[in-house]
Amino acid sequence: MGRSSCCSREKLKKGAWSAAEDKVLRDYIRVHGEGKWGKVPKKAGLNRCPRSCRLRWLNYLRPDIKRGNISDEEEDLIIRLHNLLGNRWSLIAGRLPGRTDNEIKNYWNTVLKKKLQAQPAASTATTVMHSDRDGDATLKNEKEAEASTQCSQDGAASRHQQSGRSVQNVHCNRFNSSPAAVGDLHSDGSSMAAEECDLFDILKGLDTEELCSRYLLELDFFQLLGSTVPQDTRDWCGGGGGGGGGGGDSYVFFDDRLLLEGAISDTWIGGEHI
DNA sequence: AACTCAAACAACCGCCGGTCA
DNA sequence: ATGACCGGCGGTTGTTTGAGT
Repeated sequence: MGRSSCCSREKLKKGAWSAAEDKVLRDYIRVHGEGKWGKVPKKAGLNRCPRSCRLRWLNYLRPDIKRGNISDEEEDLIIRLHNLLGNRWSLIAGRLPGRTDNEIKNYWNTVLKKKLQAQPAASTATTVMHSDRDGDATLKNEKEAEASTQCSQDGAASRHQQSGRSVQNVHCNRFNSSPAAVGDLHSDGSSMAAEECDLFDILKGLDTEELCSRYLLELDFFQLLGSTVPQDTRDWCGGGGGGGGGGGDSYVFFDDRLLLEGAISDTWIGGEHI
């Protein structure tokens, strides 16, 4: 824990990679394959720390990486996945072939966050939900943005609390910019229904086993929700607490209806789970 | 042409969980 | 059982680039 940076520790080179370094690393991995990053710098003859090599490869040199111009479809998907998963960039990136978590994270922080904040409808919807909780009905956009930032920071902090990290993430997204953002994708005012469809589409495409096991079951999702979720729903989700997917056509039942339903929301958001 | 400023991107940092000696 | 190491994740920072004046 708290180890110092390997680069500074060993006086290794930091900063931008040169074309020559890239070539060395690319050649080395072509021959030896990925992994064993600890040995890569030495064996390849690079004056870089292993983590730097790994990052460079994963975010830049990998042959399957698609660079630049994020399409509208990709952007749309990022927004919806972010709404669903929160700042789980690696997972979001997993749904976007050729995109890295770093790229998506950057894109979100520099482009999408501002876009979503700039949309008044999003702010309104979000503010309403916020004010219900905070008792501050005059929440302004700026404040909300701040809260959103704070929230993601909290989400990060919660990562370090062994339990409930994903709860925090999901919670944050539900009550900040993202839900309204999804709504904005369907400007006909029936964002809820549209959102349900969108989320469902996404969920159908997701690796539900991974999603279940990594987020829902890991959280003991249904324990969190308590007895408010009917047994057939639990079954539909592939066992709900039964230990790790495996159910062939099962869908993850992670629907806004669940979360917005009063009793469940209370259970979900209630202090004991956060 | 020179300067400023914001956006975009690359890279680093701190931390965690898993693995292995 | 334990401590060191490794791989991975998400947040943040630093640098580069491009538009505007």
